[in-house]
Amino acid sequence: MARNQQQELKALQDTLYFIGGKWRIPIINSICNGNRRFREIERSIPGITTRMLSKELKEMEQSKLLKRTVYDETPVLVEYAPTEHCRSFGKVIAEMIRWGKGHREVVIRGNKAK
Amino acid sequence: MARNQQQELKALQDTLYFIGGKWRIPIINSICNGNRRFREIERSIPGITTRMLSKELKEMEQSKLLKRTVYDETPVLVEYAPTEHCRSFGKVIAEMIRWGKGHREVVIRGNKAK
DNA sequence: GTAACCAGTATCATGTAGTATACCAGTAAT
DNA sequence: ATTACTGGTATACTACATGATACTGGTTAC
Repeated sequence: MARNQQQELKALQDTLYFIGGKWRIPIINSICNGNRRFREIERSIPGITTRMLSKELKEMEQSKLLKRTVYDETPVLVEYAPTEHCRSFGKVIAEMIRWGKGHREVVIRGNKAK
Repeated sequence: MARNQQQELKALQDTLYFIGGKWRIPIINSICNGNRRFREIERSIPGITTRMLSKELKEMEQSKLLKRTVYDETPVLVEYAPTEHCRSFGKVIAEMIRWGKGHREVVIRGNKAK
């Protein structure tokens, strides 16, 4: 029950760090829903500033979660696309949604179940 | 692809909020590994302060993730135990570990896979 | 020429999560 | 009586994530 527990905790913290910020999930959501361009993503996420979006997109590109492509048309066009790796995060998201729904019931209704 | 998306995002944010802090996961980990008493938990988590532990335990009790029991022996003994609800979080944790491991490979080794 | 779009960057302000440190009341052992 | 344990609280500080706001350089349209 220990040993590679160290390693698992590390992996866990990586994941937590990755989704740590306030905007990560909304951004992933937006891009996975088909938004591709900077202003488009920005408009799809109420409340986000260009500063935060810019910062997050940069980090996400470095983490290989997004692919940034510059098309040298005129005017220049920049496209952000999710990688497979990013899409693979879907399972984690699904589990979190599942748990979050249950959590809401437990906390709000009090615990009837054991 | 929308509709209850609002609701799902909310559930997701609940979960994120729940694991948001720096110490939540280590504390859950510690308690699920059998630690029960305040100082015991505290010693099992390097770097945590009594203040943070106290604060977190309080919140976690309110969220029905922990059961706090005071045994009026002498000296007084306080026990923290995980609820079923807390243990049910294990699946999320497992998914996060799984993803975190893959993430590490993708980021560190560069992306050979598509 | 000026207004409006694109994809951002730069600078400064603020709030809150977390840290550091000390302390309290009670019990027990030496 | 002093040291060390228990389960915590109180106060002060600090750093970092985020927010607000303005600006840049290029293109297109009127």
